[in-house]
Amino acid sequence: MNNRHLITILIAIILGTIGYFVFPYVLTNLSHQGAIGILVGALLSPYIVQAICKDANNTNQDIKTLYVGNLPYRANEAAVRTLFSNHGYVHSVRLMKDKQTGKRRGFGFVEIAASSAKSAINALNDSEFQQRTLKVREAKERPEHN
DNA sequence: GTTGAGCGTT
Repeated sequence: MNNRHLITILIAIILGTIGYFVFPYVLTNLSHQGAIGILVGALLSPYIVQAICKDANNTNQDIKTLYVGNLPYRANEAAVRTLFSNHGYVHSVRLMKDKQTGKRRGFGFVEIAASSAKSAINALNDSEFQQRTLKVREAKERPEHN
């Protein structure tokens, strides 16, 4: 995260520097060309950084997926999210349901910050949740859908 | 409206 901000600032400076020299040649009737170049660079840099970091973030997320089993059928996603939020930042919660009936199947997957994944497992595995004993483990590696 | 070991869908 901090690296991302640093990269953003760096690219803003680079784009600003380029704009400082380029804009006077493109727009000769403006008074503060350099400042405009810096401004444009600063405004565009976050989007450029986002595009650059997209691959890195998708392939190397500091997020781990947990398998949660033995869930009560009545439990909804919000309740599970709140439960896991007590032990780390929850990125997403998916409660699996039957394709045909749409009813919950009693298990799901929680994407949580990798730093707090182990502590969440230790705290929530075999713990009571709505009169049921949860099973929390690391999710099995899912074959990638390239 | 029911059930109870398990590892998945945009």
